[in-house]
Amino acid sequence: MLTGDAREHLLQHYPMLREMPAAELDALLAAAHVLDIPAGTVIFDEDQPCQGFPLLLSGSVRVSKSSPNGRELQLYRVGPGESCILTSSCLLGHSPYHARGIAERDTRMAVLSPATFKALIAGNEAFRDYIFALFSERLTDLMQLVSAVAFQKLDQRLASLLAARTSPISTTHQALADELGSVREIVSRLLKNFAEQGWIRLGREQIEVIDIAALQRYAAL
Amino acid sequence: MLTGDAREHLLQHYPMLREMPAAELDALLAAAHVLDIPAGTVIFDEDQPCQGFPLLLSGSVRVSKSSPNGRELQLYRVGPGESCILTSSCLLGHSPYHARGIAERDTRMAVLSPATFKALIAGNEAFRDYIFALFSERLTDLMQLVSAVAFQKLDQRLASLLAARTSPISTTHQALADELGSVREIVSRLLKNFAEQGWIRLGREQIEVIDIAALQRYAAL
DNA sequence: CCCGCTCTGTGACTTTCCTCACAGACAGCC
DNA sequence: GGCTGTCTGTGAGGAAAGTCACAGAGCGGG
Repeated sequence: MLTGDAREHLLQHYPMLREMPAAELDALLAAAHVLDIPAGTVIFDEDQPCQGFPLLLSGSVRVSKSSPNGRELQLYRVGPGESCILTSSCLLGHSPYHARGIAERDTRMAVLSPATFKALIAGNEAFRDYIFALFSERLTDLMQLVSAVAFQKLDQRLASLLAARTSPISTTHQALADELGSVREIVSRLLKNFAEQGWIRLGREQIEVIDIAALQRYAAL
Repeated sequence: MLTGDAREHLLQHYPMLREMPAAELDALLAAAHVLDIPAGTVIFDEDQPCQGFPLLLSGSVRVSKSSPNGRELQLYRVGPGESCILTSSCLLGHSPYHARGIAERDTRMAVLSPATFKALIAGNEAFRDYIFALFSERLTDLMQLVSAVAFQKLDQRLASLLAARTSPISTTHQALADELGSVREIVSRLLKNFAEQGWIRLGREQIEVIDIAALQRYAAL
């Protein structure tokens, strides 16, 4: 059951729901429930079936693949206003998960039953378009990712990652490595190179971007 | 306008269309048109907008990314009965293509206007489910691909590729390299290794798989 | 039958990335 | 202040993959 704040957040992040008849919206809200998930929780993992459609209200979720030898690679991130499309994929494609989802920060989501979700998709054109657009975006992201992993050097990918964040980036080298699918040592070395070029300044759990343009130029090489 | 053979093929590969009222189906068929595409044709390319939804009737399409230095990597293949989901993605996500599509063999497809497609999605539950399932499958495939490219050695990927085809595989080493995102020399060397292990036998434009089990075992290592 | 084309085999070398191993740096906490 | 745990820097060594260069093999067309 969704009420008060949660209800407001939902309508704010998923404005297309406002277009529904009030009675239907109420029914939907009554059927949904809210989950509060502390940072670091593993929300789902490989080969698990899934049971509902999450609509993110706040926080963010990291979706990643991990290799047998302990390396990890981030596939994408899900923010508020973005239903985790992978879950939709599981339910619609009738297959279990093929990746892991971890709450990066404290996260709140509304969970719809498969039936409710299907009804929404069928009856609400705006919502349906929205979901399709999300699917489409993820597909595009993944294609870009495949191409980056296959064809780009690690330093270029790192550069573009750094350039894409807001400047005092506070993270560990290990976390960056996990995002890129590499290992800590390499990331450390590459960062040192960038620092020697004068593109960034390094500190403990902190990276300050000094010359974004140079990073972008190098990434696009 | 779709008639005769093409109509039969369409209904055969997309059986969910049979469930529509006859009048609607006729309207749909009248609005659609058929494209015959000779093998080797580039059907779409990066950064091109797209105008219609193709439903494959026969043949097959290779969807791939290519790198600035001329290497290539196959993302997936589309067969009869599989609308090219990337195109849907383009139209639904309102973005241009991000990959290249080439007809592997002579290919025939029915093309629907965006409006017709949207109407189908809205009005036909079975068709909608089908499209979602396709999206879902592609998403899963791509996630697997990312993980393979990032974490698996090339010889393992090659082994699983060989194991997945029916035995007298007729192709060139270059084509295999393009599928894997690598280069010809490497593929040649790896194939030679496999041949020395007694897993395959090599001939000009021909690879005979002798020990599938061994290949699969090696791929799964 | 020979010419020219594509396809294949192969050696030598380079680059990129990973692995292992450890040492120093910094923060927080008793 | 000393201890502990996490984070970072770095060197040595190796494996995988890509690059370059070229030779031979097979096939089809004139």
